[in-house]
Amino acid sequence: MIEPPSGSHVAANTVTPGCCAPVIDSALSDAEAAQLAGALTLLAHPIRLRLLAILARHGGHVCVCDLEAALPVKQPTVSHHLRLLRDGGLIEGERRGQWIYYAVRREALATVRGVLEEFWARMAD
Amino acid sequence: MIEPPSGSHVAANTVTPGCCAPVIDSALSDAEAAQLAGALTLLAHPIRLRLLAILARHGGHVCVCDLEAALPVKQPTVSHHLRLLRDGGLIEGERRGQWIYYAVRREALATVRGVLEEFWARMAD
DNA sequence: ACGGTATATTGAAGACTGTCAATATATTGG
DNA sequence: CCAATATATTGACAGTCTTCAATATACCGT
Repeated sequence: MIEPPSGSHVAANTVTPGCCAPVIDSALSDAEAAQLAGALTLLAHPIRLRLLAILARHGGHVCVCDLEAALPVKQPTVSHHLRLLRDGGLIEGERRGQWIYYAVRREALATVRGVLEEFWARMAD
Repeated sequence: MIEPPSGSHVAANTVTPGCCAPVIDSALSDAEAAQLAGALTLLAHPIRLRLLAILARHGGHVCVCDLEAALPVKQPTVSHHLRLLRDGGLIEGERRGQWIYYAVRREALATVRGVLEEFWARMAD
């Protein structure tokens, strides 16, 4: 007879068949998972990905009207996503006269990338 | 006098000041952005990240009751997230008797990682 | 076949997200 | 100051996501 899995609903003193054994340490803490999920959530939108790609490619010299022209959404939507990215620390904006120029914060991107790399590494165990 | 940005709302024949010039090629196609955003959306949840981490660490020998025991959500919620991950091709399940054992599909994970790497690379231009 | 255990599915409720029109705020040139 | 342009914010609406209790389905041992 095989043992029940440790997560089994069978009462501890019950004699039953079973499937496996591991008492699972959840391998990624609550806080780590939340942090990574937050970073991924910020990236996980096509408009935001395209904003980042455009800003990265045109280092520091793109105003909102150009972004609006390059993307299939209206100006308030562009501003909305820019705000999310800025609140998340991934970009920054600088006013120059009438216009506001956005740029990627490369060190923040590198941090996100690093957290992700650590995740992949942990998956390789 | 400086030129208006290409995305400016100023009528083409209007004489105005301006900010910049780039006619923006959106740097990441609609389809590429959608694909990457989809993959990231699947990853972007703490429970799903922890499920993947647990499955990766216990290669191929974890049943749902163990997952439920290791995570702060109820069984239907675990099943729901497992379903999303399976529909996305990231994991697979095999029934063995009473239990269903899940495992990570490492080649699918590698694909996601590859798409992400390509994104980071494109950000480095 | 039956009772018990494992997992999936359904359906409902609430929270969250993305989009845009309308509006507000800031800046500039005249 | 005024008119025009750039960007942000507000508020509303629709759609999606997350969770869970209840229920359905599958398998096992007796």
